[in-house]
Amino acid sequence: MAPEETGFSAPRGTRDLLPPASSAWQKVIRYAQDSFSKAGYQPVETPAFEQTEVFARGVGATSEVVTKQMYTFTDQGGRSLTLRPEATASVVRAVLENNLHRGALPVKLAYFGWMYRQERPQKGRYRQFFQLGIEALGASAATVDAEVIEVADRFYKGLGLKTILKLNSIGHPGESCRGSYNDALVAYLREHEASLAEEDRARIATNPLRTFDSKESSTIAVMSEAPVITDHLCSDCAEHFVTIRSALDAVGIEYELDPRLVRGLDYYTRTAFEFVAGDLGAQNAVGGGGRYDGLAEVLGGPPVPGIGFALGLDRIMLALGDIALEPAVTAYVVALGDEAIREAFPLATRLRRAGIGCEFDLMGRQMKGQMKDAVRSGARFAVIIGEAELEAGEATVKDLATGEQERVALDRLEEWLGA
RNA sequence: GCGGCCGUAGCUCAGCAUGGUUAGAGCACCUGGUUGUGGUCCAGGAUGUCGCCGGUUCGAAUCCGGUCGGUCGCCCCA
Repeated sequence: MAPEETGFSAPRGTRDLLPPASSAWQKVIRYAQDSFSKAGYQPVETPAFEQTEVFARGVGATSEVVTKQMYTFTDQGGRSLTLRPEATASVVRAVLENNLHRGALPVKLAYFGWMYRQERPQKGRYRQFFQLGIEALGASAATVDAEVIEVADRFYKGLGLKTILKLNSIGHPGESCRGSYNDALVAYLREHEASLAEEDRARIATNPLRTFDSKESSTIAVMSEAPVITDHLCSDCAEHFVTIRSALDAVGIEYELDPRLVRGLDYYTRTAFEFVAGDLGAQNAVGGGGRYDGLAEVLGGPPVPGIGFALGLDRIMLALGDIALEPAVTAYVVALGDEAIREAFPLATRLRRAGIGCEFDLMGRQMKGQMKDAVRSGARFAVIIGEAELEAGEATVKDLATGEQERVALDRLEEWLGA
């Protein structure tokens, strides 16, 4: 930590994004917008905060996110508001509020924004973090599930990220499906209760599916023989799952079936998936999603099926490492002598107005310093103007990559540099 | 929320076990060598409240306590 002269520092779990990392972020975000829109997912912006109830119900009142991690405050009107800990509940609320589900279906939206959770900060885990994702509402066809996974898969592949796709179906809540599985799982866990780790025994009653996530070796041993959800799916859910898999097979997207991939809350249905990358330690999940056919009703709306995908940009950037950036400017005006120095700003402006990125010295440097600054700027060309050049109505244009230079008429600079 | 490790220049770090004159290195930055040519080289220069607060001591970057922050694991998740 640098000693701050002001005594202020960014709050815990937040940070400043500075050049060049900030440019790398923007590049990836633009790429995401582009690759999402290629499948017809259009941007939606929802507020950074919502009525607390939106998340309490939309994320799950018993979830750790809601019970421990939300930034909740009371505004001057006495309303309880919460900084969004994720986007799906907000997007579904916005769709219902604006009646998008009564228009053309499916509603396909993409979001990009900061989310807030009060967790213990760690590498790749911040209290303000940037998430982007897509949501498709109003369609229950398995093809939509495949499409959402395809969008995510294409995003990762386009970035050159090696990921593993883990896929599961958790059926739908109901006796013919997840209900019977739950009964079978609980029965199995009771039978092996003595072999389970202490903390996992409590989960039998509260959230049996979560025992699959346990890191305790004794529990893991027990769970390897446990019944799996995919053996208990009803025929509709089973068929839905098969259809997704054949759709993914048809486009060559590889996946690993992972019966332990679960979602605890009732409105999560059928498809659950996760993308995992290596070398990120404990924070190795780089994105995930699933179907939430029950969410719209939980938020007080009519039944509207939905599926989405979200990823955390912080972890993506970690996994990517340094990425190559295009130089911001093409040209750098090097000015020598009072008259030329006065001309530098007008000339740079002229080039910028012509669409040519351009910088010039703002620190009163001598020529050597200006040349160094030209290199620093990333410009390909130094446009040198001195007494001799101005007298001739020309500039000396030096290619900083090759060292070659030539005289170019001032009024032809745009043409020369633009080519 | 729990446990381990760490916190010295803009960056990466040495110094700390055995406290002691002006706290160091590399990179980056600035100036000069080259009265108008960068990326190499040479010479020189600027920059630190040694995270913060308190304690022990004649004396603390160094020992002790607290605190803030980071990091790794757990939890949870993206």
